[in-house]
Amino acid sequence: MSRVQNENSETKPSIRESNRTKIIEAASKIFASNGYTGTTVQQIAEHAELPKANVLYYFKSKEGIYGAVLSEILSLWNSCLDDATVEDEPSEIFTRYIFEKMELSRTYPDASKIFAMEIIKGMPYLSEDMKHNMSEWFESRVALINEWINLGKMQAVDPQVLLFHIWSSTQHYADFSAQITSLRGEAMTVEDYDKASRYLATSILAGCGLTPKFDIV
Amino acid sequence: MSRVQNENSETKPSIRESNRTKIIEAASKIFASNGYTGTTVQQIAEHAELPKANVLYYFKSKEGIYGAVLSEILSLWNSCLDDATVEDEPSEIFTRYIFEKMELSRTYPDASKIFAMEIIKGMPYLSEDMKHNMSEWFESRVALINEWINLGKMQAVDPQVLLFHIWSSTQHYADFSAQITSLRGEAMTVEDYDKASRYLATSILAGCGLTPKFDIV
DNA sequence: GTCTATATAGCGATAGAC
DNA sequence: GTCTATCGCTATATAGAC
Repeated sequence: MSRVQNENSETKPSIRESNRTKIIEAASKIFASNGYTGTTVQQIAEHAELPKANVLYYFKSKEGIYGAVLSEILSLWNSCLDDATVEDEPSEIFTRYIFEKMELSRTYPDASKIFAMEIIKGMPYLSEDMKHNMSEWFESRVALINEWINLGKMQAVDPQVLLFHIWSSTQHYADFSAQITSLRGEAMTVEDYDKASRYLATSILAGCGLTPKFDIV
Repeated sequence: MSRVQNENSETKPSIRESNRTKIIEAASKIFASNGYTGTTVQQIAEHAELPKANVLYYFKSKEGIYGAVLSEILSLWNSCLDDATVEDEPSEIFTRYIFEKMELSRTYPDASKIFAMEIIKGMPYLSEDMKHNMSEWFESRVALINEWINLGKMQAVDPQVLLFHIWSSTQHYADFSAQITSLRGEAMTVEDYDKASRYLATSILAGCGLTPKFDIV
């Protein structure tokens, strides 16, 4: 029976993978509250309950940790819009997409915050590869929306401006949660998120001459 | 003729006031790109064309500079919504407010970015005084919108959610300008801002059962 | 008021014993 | 693989000459 050397999955949540995960989770929380430069490797190590040297053993540099966190974040962002086709109904796709984005804001607020700060600062650490993927995705979705418009399935709105509208209004609930909680006097509940999602879907779809399909979400 | 000592205005754009302004402007630019901890006093001094020690002479500490920048930012944010009353037409007020917010995003993007990062990080440096003022303003505007609703001047939407919607969708053009430019392939022009403002006004007001009044902006 | 020179502290990263 | 000890650097802030 020959020994398989580089077996890279299955039966191996070994210490290596477990520690990597602990570091990424700890780092996400601290990067979100303190920003990149405001975060120290020491803080990450304490939250991950590991010595600082071990953290740098796994990732080699603080920038390496941050890069891993960023790519982890992008992997979260699959949505129903990715695979939508010209055959689909825009009212259904947009309704579902808005609810998905709101659910992401509610479930992974730190991911949204880290990404928001990265963009506000001018995307200094976002790899060319990640930018390229984002651009490709964006262009293809703009093209799809233009097809829907040409088919008369929705009003003629600028697809770019429409996508920015959806992103901004949904991500706001993650990124600005501190302000929202402060102004409301209490944190948003799941029900609050649902009401806000319904309102946003109604308003945004109205801007496209559409009516949301709440029965599918 | 007696000497007046603490004369604090008029005929005095002296070196003192001029240097203070130069420091605040330089600091705003650098805080916006680098964040609070990512900014060094040395960088601020270079952009302001002053020796580092002089910068610290005027403000005493980096945190002092940041505080001054924050309060400068809040002073920019007067709007037509501040003095709106129940007699006004919500369609006019909201249309104008959305255009004002977009104009602020276009004209003072750095101010928006600094404030956004401050909130994302959990408002660590925002004074209790500033928070209090924001809350007072928010509550009174929520009350006003509720009055409009009770008078049948607009549909019954949650006023808090409506205000978050306006803020998020307009501030996005300042805060995420790097992503917007990257995805579009070119920066937003004044005309692009105007088109986006019209679209946002149409969509957001539609969500309230209103039609924008473009002739007044 | 202005600027040079420096005190003090904390950072990321590494070397080397275990 | 793990951890202690430490290097080299850069930051904020100040002391004191001009």
